[in-house]
Amino acid sequence: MKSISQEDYIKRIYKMQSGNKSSVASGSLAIELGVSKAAVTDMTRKLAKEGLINYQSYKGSFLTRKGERKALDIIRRHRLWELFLVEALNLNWAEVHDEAENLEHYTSEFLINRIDKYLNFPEFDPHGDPIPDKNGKLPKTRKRIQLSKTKSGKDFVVCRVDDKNAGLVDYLGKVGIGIGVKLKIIERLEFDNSVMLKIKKKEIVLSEKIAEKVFVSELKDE
Amino acid sequence: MKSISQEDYIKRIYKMQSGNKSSVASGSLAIELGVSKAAVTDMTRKLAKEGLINYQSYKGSFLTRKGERKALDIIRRHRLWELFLVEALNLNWAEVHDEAENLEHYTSEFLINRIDKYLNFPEFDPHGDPIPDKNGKLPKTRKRIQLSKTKSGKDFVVCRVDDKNAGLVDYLGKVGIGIGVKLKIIERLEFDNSVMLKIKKKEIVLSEKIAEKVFVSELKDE
DNA sequence: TAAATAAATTAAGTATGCTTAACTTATCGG
DNA sequence: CCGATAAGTTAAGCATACTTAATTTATTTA
Repeated sequence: MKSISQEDYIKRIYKMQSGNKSSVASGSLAIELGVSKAAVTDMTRKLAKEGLINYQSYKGSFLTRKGERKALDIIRRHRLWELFLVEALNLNWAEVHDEAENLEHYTSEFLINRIDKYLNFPEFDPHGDPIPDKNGKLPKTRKRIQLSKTKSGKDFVVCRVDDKNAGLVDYLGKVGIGIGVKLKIIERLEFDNSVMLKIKKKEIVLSEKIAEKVFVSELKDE
Repeated sequence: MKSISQEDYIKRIYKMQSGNKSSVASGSLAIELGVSKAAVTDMTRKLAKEGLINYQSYKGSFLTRKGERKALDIIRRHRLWELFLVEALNLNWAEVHDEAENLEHYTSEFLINRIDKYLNFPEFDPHGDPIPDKNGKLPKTRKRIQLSKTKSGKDFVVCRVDDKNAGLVDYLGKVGIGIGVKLKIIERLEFDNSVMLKIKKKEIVLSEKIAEKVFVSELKDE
């Protein structure tokens, strides 16, 4: 019996884990999911019984390999749906998250694989978040640093945009910044910590607040 | 609070009504939905309380205007999703029904309108079933007769394919038959009641069994 | 180290949407 | 018009996924 709630728990645990690697406290899970702690106790016991998480009273939970596999599957659905809605229907990135949040639970293996194929098996979405493949494998990623912490004169590639709340991806798109775009740091302005950079001969200044949200990896010519 | 079960009941009642216009018996609803009669009694009472159906003990149910509006909305979602999956992802008609059955419940007004726009506001799906518009209005339809009951020599347009179980639409597509296609009846063969017809200079024979499933309306040159 | 406090669990209860079994209505045939 | 039968309803119960309130466990700090 498939359960949407279970999928939401699993996904949340995965995301909270991958932050600091340790086990996830029931209390913070409750807050993230917007339910009571009692509900979490209930559900974590069920998930443990199904072998999706390890859970001990008063100790918190973390995913088993089986649970992680499941989490990756849900994330795959989510990111492919997002990308598909943007590509096929021209929705904005800001509009797409909530739709995917629903659709991800009701998409057959068959359908999501067709969407994957339509998109030509993408490895990253426009936030730079990796998309697990149909076997739950994540693409390799390089070391990433915030644009606000780069050194002048070096070349970088944009590889992630942290866009939890706003429609930042849509905004950056307008100034020419997207995943895979190459850029050179000209300088960091002492005054307000903003960053001046060059993209295809064009010079752009980004505020510190935005530069913090853009992650890049160093471009070494091989 | 939105309920998927409720939506399924409403949709089913709509479809059973539109057949013979009268009220729908609890027993047959139960069979169609694959639940117990007791479950139907329960749910119909709830639907009545919400003003979606008229229901009296031992008398059956029929939709109120509010319920009908809701039914049309769900059918709209279903048919647009089907069409979209076929058009955008190249799925076959046989593959598409079950997916739409899930997705229809989890699609925002916003998204379904974008899908509608993508498809250029279609009035009929490839079965010839009408697609309600965003105000719940159905497109006008002409009188339809089965291809197996047409008279020789006359011209017709295909306007519906009854394809409850199989992938008939996909099959007919291969021989050149689809919604809106014009054809002339050459003759009905006494032998097996098959129908010989002409589509764009090409002659085709359809078995009685298939001809029964294809609905056409007479083509009068105006 | 023991008391205070924070975190988690248990207990009891709710709503939804089902089930089966027993009972009630309605209707149809003789 | 009355009894058999079919159709529908009631009653009790189950699973899921929650809630609040009371209680227990763990941790911190004085």
